[in-house]
Amino acid sequence: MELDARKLGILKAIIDEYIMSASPVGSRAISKHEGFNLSSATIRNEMADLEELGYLEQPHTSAGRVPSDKAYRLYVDQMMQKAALTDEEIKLIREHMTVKLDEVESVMKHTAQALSAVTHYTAMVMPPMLSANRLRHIQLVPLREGRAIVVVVTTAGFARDAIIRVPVDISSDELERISRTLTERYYDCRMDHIGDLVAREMSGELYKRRTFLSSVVEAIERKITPDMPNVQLSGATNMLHYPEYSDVNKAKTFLAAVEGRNMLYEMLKRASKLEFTITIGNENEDVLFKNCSIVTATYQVGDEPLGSFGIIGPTRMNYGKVFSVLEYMRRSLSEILSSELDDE
Amino acid sequence: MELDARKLGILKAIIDEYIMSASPVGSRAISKHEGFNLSSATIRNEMADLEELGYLEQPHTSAGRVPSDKAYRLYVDQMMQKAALTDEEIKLIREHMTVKLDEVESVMKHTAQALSAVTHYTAMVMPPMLSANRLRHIQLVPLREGRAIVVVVTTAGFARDAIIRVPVDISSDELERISRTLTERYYDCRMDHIGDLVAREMSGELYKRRTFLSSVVEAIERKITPDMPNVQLSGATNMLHYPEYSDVNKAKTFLAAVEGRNMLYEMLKRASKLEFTITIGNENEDVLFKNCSIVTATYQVGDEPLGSFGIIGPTRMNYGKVFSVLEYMRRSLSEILSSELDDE
DNA sequence: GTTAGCACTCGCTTATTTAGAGTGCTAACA
DNA sequence: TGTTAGCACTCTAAATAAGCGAGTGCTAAC
Repeated sequence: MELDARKLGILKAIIDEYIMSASPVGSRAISKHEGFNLSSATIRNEMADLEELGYLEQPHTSAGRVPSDKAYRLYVDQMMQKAALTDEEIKLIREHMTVKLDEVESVMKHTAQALSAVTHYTAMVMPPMLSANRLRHIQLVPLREGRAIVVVVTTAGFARDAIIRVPVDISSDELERISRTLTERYYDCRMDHIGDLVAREMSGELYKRRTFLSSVVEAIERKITPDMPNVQLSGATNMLHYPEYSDVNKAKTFLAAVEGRNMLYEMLKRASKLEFTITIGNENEDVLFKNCSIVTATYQVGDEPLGSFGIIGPTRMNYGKVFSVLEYMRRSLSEILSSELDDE
Repeated sequence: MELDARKLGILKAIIDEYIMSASPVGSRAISKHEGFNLSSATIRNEMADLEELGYLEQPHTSAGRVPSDKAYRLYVDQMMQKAALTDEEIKLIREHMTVKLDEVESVMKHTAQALSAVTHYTAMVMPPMLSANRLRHIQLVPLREGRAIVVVVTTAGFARDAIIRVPVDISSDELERISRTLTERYYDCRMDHIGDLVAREMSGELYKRRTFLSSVVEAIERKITPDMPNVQLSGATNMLHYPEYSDVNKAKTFLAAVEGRNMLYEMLKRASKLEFTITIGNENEDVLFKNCSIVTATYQVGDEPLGSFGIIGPTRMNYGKVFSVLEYMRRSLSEILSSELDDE
């Protein structure tokens, strides 16, 4: 059986209604809905059809209908209207984002806060991945006795550093020369390939200092390049407002799942291959998120996608609004990162 | 009326029992308690006295008694027995703490995780405060065009850096000279005083570069010295296991209070003046923690207290165990920081 | 194809009952 | 004077029952 226009309309009305109210939608409510001039009996027939087709479910005989994951999928793909942000919402986001944002971590944190404040769901933001970035500059700087700092700047403008040991017989001039050689040779290499390359191509002056170099490489590989799974989370407790989590045990399970952030990090990392993703209920691999929907977006500096961020909420989520918010934040975050980093 | 030995004993028994069971303790339970050879009627009389003195409370007429904050205070001050860590507990902590801990932030995080895992309460750890540290080394290093990195090392061994703009007419030699002058002149100054001092004493070569210097100082004041209110939190959801939080609303309030970590940061900062603190129920300034107890300890490198960490739990907390755990972690954390930092 | 009508289902709320734990008080006892 | 047995009383929490009301599916008429 095909979904004709009327069935689609009814389904959309049911989903919209359920997203608002969180309680099963009855035929009467829909028949009164503006636009339809149908009696509740007719609606009931249509609803029975929709249930048979797998778009609706009935918690129990004498209750209304609840949309299935399949219905949400259809909704998101075909029927959802993006809900433009209201002035208040934009103002709210601005309030969060216009504080001094001089560190990347602070940007991530405020982004998460803005997202959760404006959507009332749980927000997560992963920090920029350096691994896909390319090298712009390496600098080795002597510090106190036997120690140096290695500073690496990437094409997206991120600087990171690590402190390493240095053999006492290396002069600061030599460090300077080594820095220059490394920078020249590996300019524009992907950060996560530098280790291999250096190991393979060591020659000339570099070869003499291979022990030292390998510790530089190790520092780059272990402390500078690694993407940190430090997902910024905000508004986890927002979920407790929703009837879906009025049971303490459900709340506990959700919060525990979210607290172990590694899983979120993995999700965001996977999601950062696509500009946007929407994953609904059972589409989530993780059992703990089978009643949740997760919407993500990526941010970037220039063309380079750097990471992603998103929203977790009940499957009964205001997809239209969430999507618009993510779209807005995606632009906003990319801009902030570009300008901030440039300015630093 | 004084608290004689018997009353003390009974009170202790009640508290111990209540900490275990979370439900009001009746006279019968205590009369059966080993050590007392008293009938429940006698205990009842004593309990009535204890209630009159403000050590016990009765949720309602036909329930047992519950210890008051005053009782816990007495318990903590005079009757509590430290509960030595079991082998399993030590093992559990070790498991958390023996992963690679090459960044301070990672140490904080794992400490929090270990604490919450072993106590089953909510753990919080504040990062080291640099402000009370003293300067050991300042180094300005040219990077790409018009940018330099300023690296600061403190006596406790922490290194931090920030990227700043540099006038194009400053040579790397001059940067080196300025670094040396600054280091010599402000060696062993408190980090949070450097700004003022530099501003006041600018002379000689420094005076010529006062605009540049003020941007260095600004970077130190804004990006390097400021103690970041990044409290590491772990096990917030542990609280949901306790009957105190079986009501979703109470859970919500608690979790929301904890999620806004600034408050925790302020508490920890205040607490870092004392080696240990225990704050019980109403002793907490914040209304949201009136049914919680908070136990904190400081960690240090050398003699310098660097920050503190602690546990939040219901007032009905296993104080003896928590105290021992904090004592253990305090040593352990201080050691790790000393050796790690030295090694970096 | 649509709709009015009707019997039926079933979860939710409210009332009522019951069981049990614990108390305070009194009177007797050592 | 301190301790204890006994007993009536209180109050909660769990169990049971009753009634309401929203919603359904089906049938028959339009």
